[in-house]
Amino acid sequence: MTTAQHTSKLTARGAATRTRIVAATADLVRRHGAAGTSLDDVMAASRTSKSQLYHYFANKDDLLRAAAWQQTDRIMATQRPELDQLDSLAGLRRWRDKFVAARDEAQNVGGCPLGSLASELADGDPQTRDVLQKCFTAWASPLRIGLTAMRDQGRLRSDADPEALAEAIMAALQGGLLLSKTYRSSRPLTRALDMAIDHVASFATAR
Amino acid sequence: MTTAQHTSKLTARGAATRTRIVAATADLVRRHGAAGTSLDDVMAASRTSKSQLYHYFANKDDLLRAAAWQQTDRIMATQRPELDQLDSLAGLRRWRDKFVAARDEAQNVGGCPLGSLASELADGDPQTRDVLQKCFTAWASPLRIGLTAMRDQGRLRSDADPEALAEAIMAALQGGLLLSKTYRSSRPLTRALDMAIDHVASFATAR
DNA sequence: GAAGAACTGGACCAGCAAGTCCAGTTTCTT
DNA sequence: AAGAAACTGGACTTGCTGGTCCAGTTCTTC
Repeated sequence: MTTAQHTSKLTARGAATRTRIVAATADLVRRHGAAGTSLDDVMAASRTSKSQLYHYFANKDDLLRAAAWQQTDRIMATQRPELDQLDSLAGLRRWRDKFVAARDEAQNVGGCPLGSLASELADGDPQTRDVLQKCFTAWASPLRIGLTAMRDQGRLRSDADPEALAEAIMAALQGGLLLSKTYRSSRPLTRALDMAIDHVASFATAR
Repeated sequence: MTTAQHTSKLTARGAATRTRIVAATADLVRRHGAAGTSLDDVMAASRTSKSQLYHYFANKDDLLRAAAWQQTDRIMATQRPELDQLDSLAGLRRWRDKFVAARDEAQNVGGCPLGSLASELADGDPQTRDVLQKCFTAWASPLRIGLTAMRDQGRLRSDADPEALAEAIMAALQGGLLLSKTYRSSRPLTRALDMAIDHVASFATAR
């Protein structure tokens, strides 16, 4: 999967090594950014050698793409229970609260791992941009699904566009994270998400 | 100003050289990011030498801070007429239209120069983070001023918080730019700004 | 016009980056 | 058991990076 180009089979050991590499890369990238993560760092953190890196990945970009997928998986897993209940304003607010609390716990250091990656790599090669698009879309998906449910159940007006709303929420989220990281305070993130949820609420039906 | 540490006087030639360096740096950083811009690149683009760079700036970080200021100035100058008329919903919409049009013209390549810089550097040294905070605050200032005017003139309800609204709009802007750059389409930016302006509109008084 | 400050040119350095190569080991297949 | 394929170790290359240094030029000031 990951990148094609890899037709060889993976033995159990090989799969474990590959996993270790991706996990280490994702972790390092989250903390130091893509440019700030060298292959030597990855080798050290995953206890592997250059040849192993190049055995499983075509080059650094390829490895970074795998790390982007991994980040997305991790995000989805972390937010899992909340992500499945975004079909009400209360659910959206619970999600926001959890998110903000997590950021505060991290003292608002480091923004969104996916956002940082996108900021750094989205202007690079198209293959990577394509992966980033898919990652964002995947992350926004639960949002879209929840909002669609709300509309179909008549709790949002029929002129509400779940697709557009989900994208706007994601934008508020990303921008909020960026400002929060810059100001080292969850205030901007909170304000951005509050705005986004209020915006959804403005489509709510009377009932 | 820029960084202190520079007590020496600038001759006309010196000032010109310094200006050339900062302009070249800002330009390169806008196109390739901070990590993607080497001092050699700056030297070539500004027709200067290493010693000149280090004569005017303490190190690369110092130079990047100067570039951040320059970016902010440039942004403000570019959006000037619109930025002074953010005291009505119509004014906000004109600003949004101009902004989106500019992004489309650039084919949504490269995001916000300030946003990219923040994403890369906000986790670095505190001095740089401080500059980035000030840059964002300066940029959001016209927004805050316009919204305050609207409220004071009774066109926004008195419970509208211009400070919070301005920050939320800025977040939507940054997030919208990030997604637009990733998707190579102005659609996310448009949706994010529409949401933000609708949010302001939700505080409008009947009149 | 001369001292001193501002400015400039570019050689040089040590460290680190991505990526290559090959020789060797382990595991799968038949 | 043996050949093939998967896997591993790490030395090595090439090029670039931020940063230092110093010798020389231009400008300002008195």
